[in-house]
Amino acid sequence: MSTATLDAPTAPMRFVPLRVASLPPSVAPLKAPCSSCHLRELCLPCGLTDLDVDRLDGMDFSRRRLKAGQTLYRGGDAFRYIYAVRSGTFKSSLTLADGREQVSGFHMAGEVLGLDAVAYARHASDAIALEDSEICAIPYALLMNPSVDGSGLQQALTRLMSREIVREHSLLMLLGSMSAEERLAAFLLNLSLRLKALGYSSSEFHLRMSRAEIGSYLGLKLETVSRTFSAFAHQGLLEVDKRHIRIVNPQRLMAAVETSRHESLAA
Amino acid sequence: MSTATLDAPTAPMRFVPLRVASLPPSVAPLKAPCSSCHLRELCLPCGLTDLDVDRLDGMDFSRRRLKAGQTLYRGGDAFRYIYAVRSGTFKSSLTLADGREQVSGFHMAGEVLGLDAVAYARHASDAIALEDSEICAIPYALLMNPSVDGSGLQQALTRLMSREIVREHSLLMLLGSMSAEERLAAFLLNLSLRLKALGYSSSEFHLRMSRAEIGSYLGLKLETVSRTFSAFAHQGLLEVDKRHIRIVNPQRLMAAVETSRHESLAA
DNA sequence: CGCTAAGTTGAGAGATGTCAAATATAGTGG
DNA sequence: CCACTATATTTGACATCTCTCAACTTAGCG
Repeated sequence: MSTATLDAPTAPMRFVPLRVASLPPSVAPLKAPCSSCHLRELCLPCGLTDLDVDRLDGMDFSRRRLKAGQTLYRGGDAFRYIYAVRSGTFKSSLTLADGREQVSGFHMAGEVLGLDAVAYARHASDAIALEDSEICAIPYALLMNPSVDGSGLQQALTRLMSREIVREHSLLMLLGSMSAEERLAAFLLNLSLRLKALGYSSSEFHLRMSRAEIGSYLGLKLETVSRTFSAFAHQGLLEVDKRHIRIVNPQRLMAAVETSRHESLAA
Repeated sequence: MSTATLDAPTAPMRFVPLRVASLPPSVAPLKAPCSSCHLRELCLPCGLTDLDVDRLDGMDFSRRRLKAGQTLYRGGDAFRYIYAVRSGTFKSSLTLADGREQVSGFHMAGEVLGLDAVAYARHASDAIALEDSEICAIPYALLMNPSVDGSGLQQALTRLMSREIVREHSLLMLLGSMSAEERLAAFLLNLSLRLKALGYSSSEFHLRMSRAEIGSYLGLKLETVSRTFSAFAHQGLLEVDKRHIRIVNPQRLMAAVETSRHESLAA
């Protein structure tokens, strides 16, 4: 119940991975040239030579639109594509046999999903759209094709994966040794930074995920997340109106990341 | 104090990454042909064609011995090598500015360290030997060399990295939503499995790490780890004598991984 | 206009952390 | 070889943080 309800409008309940044949929802094989994409500095093409970007262009990805709540892939699905988020937001999550869910990441425009599937040729997590979104589906076989050997593509992919490892490192740190306040502060600052990189306000934004999803990501219960939001609001660090967040005092929010357990009062 | 003391005999105290010029301790550039290594089925060569293994042999890695407590690399160190453990055990860990340490993995023979460094050309964690150990240092530049393009080497590396991501996934799950008993049970079963793969007993073994290190890895305090060991012993799941562990009832230890929070008694 | 889902808040429970003491073990120096 | 010191581990008593359960509010929707 508790986890399944997160799958919102369209996604069916399920605990056993479905073996869907291939691309499920609205398949729209539009051409999506990386060279002219506004995300090219952030996404997979980042750091590639023009030549390699041309090579990417030649691969002719299909785009796909997903509505809020729709599933991009599930743990256990056969691995064909890695996905680059063009717009919108996704969560990726792991599910234990007893139904407990752990959100392992939130993904915004320019970020790449599905790298955990390379190891065993099956997706190792679920990816679900948190709002109406659009992705590029990049056939992994094309990236690994002998014809692109010698290009920087495989190295770029390797770097992306390493970055993913580093990203998970900080999540480990967070889950392993930080208090609720530290976790939420770190989460908000990280969001803020990524939104800024996309050209949005870093101080005021709309959360795409529920308290329960934030809680799952941070290893907390939704009530604790809610209380911690309220605490930050009372301390004057944030203004919180449901999913609308304004960071009033970024300095002290940063201080909260490595402080809250030690000094109870500051202000 | 608490973290620095773990650095044991030889490693100096430090909180700021040292910029050591290059290979520090005992450098012994012996040839270490992968083709004849007893770990070739587990280590980097796993899944490679004979041809690719030959290519690896041609790279002529250096080996290095480290004594217990010695550092293989530190976060911030320039990235030159990835390391394959030949014998012994390592821990890798992250350190927060305030000194809090998070152990992010324990690594045994056949496992590869340092993949988190690819992203930014600097190591993102520390790696420290927990006992006298031996590693192969594989120059990353050689793996990425144009001359090996088209071989399966880069793909093997990509698979290794993806596997690392998947490994960290389960650690996230563990840290985010499991109880102390579930964490320790999962940890012991994982160790047991890996030791078995190396040809050792899966039911009786010697822990190479302290209670504090286990605790850091599992997001628990050392006292909690100790108490949980005792609890398992009283329940008849384990026999525990300091670092000597015997798994008496593997079935119930497995059951403990997804059970302990729900059913308090089972006997 | 009720209904459902999301969020907030309170009260109390429970798990893990903190502090402290006792024991054991290993390494060190005399 | 032994005393001495530092480190590791275990255990108890207590504190505290987060969870659990529950009520209430609000917003969106049929």
